[in-house]
Amino acid sequence: MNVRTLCLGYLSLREATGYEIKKDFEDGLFCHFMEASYGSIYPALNQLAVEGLVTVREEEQSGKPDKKVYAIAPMGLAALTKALAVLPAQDKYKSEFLFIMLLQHHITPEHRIAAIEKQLSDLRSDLGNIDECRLQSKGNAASDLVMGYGEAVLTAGVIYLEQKLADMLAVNAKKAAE
Amino acid sequence: MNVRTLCLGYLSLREATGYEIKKDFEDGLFCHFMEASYGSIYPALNQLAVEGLVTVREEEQSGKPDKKVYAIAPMGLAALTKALAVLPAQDKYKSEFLFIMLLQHHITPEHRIAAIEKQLSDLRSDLGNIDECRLQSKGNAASDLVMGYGEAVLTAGVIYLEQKLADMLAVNAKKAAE
DNA sequence: CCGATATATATCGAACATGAATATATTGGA
DNA sequence: TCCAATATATTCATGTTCGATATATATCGG
Repeated sequence: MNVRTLCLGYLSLREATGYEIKKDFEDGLFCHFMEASYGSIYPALNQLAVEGLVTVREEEQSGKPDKKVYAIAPMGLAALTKALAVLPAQDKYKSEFLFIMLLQHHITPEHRIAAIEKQLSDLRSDLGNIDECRLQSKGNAASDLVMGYGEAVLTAGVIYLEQKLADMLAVNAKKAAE
Repeated sequence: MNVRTLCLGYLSLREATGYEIKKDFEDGLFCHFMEASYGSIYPALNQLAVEGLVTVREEEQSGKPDKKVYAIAPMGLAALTKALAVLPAQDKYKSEFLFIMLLQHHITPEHRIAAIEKQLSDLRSDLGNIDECRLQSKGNAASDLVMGYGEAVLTAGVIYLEQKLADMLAVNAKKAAE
């Protein structure tokens, strides 16, 4: 699944600028399971426009740079439908956090704690984003499933780490008391 | 965190060939949270060798291609330690499955079910890999944390999807009965 | 009220990563 | 017997990220 398809998928929900698409990959409905950089989104949108899968409308704005609003075209919808009609590839998950934890004998105990706290805060921030989406969404089955899945796995991570952190701090306290 | 650092980290645990590193990113301890392709691993190892962060030993094998066994060098250990002494960047998670589910109105109900089953089977396969690692590992705190975290989040995903799937099938059965 | 920072928008290019093809030799299964 | 899989390394086109660049307003702290 490439960025072109991501953009098509996004635009099938609402029309948007490249900037808005990127923002929603950071904060919105997509935040916990998709990412793409400006450097891939803008060229993808340009290409899609050239190929006639999306339409562009340039809007002048006072006080802000002009913007290009993209909307999906019928050919784009067809291409999207085709792209979705495959079994999903396996999820890709890369965690620098788990990498550091696996090699934790190379770092200080304080750093270990700090890394766990950072991870917890990242997980909670994603959970917060999902919560906000919940409030704004009109509760359709599709977004409910996606948000529910995100909540389930993120919450499991939070609970696991809170427990581990408590254990570590208890051990530290005991050592300090001796 | 780039592939060079990943390789250094792996080699700090055991010496290995590029092929073995890739395999372990697929099946082993790292399987549920790291990936890298041959096209990035081999060049990274070459570069690390040139820079003196790892050593290479070429071994002839009967019946198999020769192999190059890489081992971490003191300079490599220092570089690794430095690379680990930062707060971890946020996890990167990309899920084609959730993308398809979010746009599920473009696909058939059968495809929806098939996609969920595929996802469940992928999650269970990762859980199986972790289980095997558990059996083989000598139970140190670091790998326990990493495997425990993986189990927690993967299991949460499985439970959530099993429930959703059951709900869907129940609804279908009801419709069929009418 | 001034300066720094944030927001909103788009582009570019170097560096990095993926995925698939290529090469080769053995073993195991149909 | 022949095909597939395993074990190993390389290459390269294509795709992606990350940071820099550009620009104009709004906002916030001092």
